[in-house]
Amino acid sequence: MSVELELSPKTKRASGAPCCEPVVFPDVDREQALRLAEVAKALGDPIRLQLVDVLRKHAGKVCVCELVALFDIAQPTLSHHLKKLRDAGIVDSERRGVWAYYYVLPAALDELSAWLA
Amino acid sequence: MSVELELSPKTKRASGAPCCEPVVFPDVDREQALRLAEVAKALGDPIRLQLVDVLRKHAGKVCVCELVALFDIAQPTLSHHLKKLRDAGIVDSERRGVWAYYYVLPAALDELSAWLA
DNA sequence: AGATTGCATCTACGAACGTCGATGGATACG
DNA sequence: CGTATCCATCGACGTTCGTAGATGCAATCT
Repeated sequence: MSVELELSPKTKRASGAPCCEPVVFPDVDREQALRLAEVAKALGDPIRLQLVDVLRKHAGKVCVCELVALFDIAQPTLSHHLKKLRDAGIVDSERRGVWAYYYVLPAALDELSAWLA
Repeated sequence: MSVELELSPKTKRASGAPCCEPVVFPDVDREQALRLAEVAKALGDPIRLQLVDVLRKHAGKVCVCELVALFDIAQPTLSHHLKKLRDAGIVDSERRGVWAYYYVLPAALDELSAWLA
């Protein structure tokens, strides 16, 4: 009732006490935020983080059958986690006969690392 | 039928074709994985990641009323995200009168950064 | 050829998440 | 005082996530 309609929400500060500098920062690479959050989200599970850790420490490629032995979760669950990591661009896989070998794609982790640095 | 029952699942490899080196890596700091995943999970949302980005670029402390203006989400939702970041130990807050000011606690991000490096 | 093994996909379901509106407490202003 | 503002919490809703079992396919061994 009887409100000043012309004022934008931003200027409608408390009657006479500014809380801080008028503006903080306009934006923060909205596009990159989506990408970084996707990678961070993929790392946001202890098992996936350990998976990445194992794969990173093994510069080479690691067979899924070995990973299954390390974590006490069912094989389909492990496959699901690996798919999450693959979708996030953190790892990739390669089939050699019966076995699938996974390895780290450094680009995604590097981007996150650069943002954190 | 006539299967060797004494063998543990690990040693029951396919009859004569090893998939890779016998063992990958025993463990990976199980405790630290939980901590790192918690931080990564908190960063696994574009809004929270941008929030952290804004707070980091502002070495000082930022009022919530300014943050509300930057992102077009409702104020309770923003408060919810800030709580997530606080619970993960990424940020902390301080009340000054009516306003709440948020700032980054570098330790959590540093730990994640160190692991990625 | 038949059996076995390794892996991915599909389905299912309980748990957790993201968002919002409404409420309430604390502080500052008139 | 009374009122307005700022912020956190609560309740509710729909969506997504994490896990497991079942199924299916490909490749290897006997």
